[in-house]
Amino acid sequence: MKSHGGTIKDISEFLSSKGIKPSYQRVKILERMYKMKDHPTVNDIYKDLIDEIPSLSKTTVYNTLNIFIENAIVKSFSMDGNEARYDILSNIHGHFFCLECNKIYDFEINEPQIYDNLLEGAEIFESEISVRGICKACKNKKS
Amino acid sequence: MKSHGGTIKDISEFLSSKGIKPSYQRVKILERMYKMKDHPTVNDIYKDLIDEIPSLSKTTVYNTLNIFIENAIVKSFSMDGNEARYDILSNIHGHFFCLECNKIYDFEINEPQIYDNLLEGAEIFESEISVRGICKACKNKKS
DNA sequence: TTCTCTGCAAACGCTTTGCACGGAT
DNA sequence: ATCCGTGCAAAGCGTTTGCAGAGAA
Repeated sequence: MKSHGGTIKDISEFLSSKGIKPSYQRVKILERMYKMKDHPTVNDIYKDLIDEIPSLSKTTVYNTLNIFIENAIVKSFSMDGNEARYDILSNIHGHFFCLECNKIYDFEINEPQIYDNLLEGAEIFESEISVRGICKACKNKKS
Repeated sequence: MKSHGGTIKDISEFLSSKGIKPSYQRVKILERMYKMKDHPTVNDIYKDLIDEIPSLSKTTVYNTLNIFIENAIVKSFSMDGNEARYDILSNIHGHFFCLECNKIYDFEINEPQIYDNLLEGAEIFESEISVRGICKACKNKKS
């Protein structure tokens, strides 16, 4: 996020600027997403916040994430057709899923214009590039 | 598919060569996938075959597709986190989903080595590139 | 008060599992 | 007789919906 520093106050103002009322739950969920730059599932977020917000329900996590998606703050994707994962909208990058350690790595795409030739005339709203395999670290460990 | 012509006999032999018993259901499901090169859901396949195979159950469609996936004949992907879609494994291509007409178009990726710089040292098993937007035809219609 | 957010419980839709029947070898 | 594919019914699981109570303005 370029427009704020990541404090509670910053995030609250950021949400307000988007027309989203900065409730405690919403701020905490977004704060968590900025802090840990993983690609959490709803359950990940729920587990990370339930100690701090004992009354939290998964419904609220779902609702909040859907609001964030509608307002182009986060995007959702799926690595395996299973649960959805959520990612802060930022520069174009792909997701690499390591089948060995189950981690998801971001990788940069240095040619954002890769689609230009392929889909000329079309209007592109969003894209998702995901790759599955074995990451460098795991590969070295095995050999 | 390079190795056969698409007749029932061809498909049966193809399945046998993979160690998969070419039952009527399996052959018909695979035949349908080669004939219509769309990106069907389980339900699409079921509806297309239920007249010809009145006893067909969705469970069998699921089972069969999973066998095909295990044997690297088809792959599954998801356009919207909803139902899974299935695609015959072929050359690398991306999927473009038009939000206007809801069609899915394939597009070629003329740089299969696009990942080389990005993920060097990693071993890539499979990848999926999906793009959402408005296709050329729909865009022209609107303007 | 009024409006919106929250969160429980239930519904929903896709997919998998358990299991028994039936066909093939 | 044995093995395996099929398909019904039920379970499973992630997600959404209905709704009532709580909280903010």
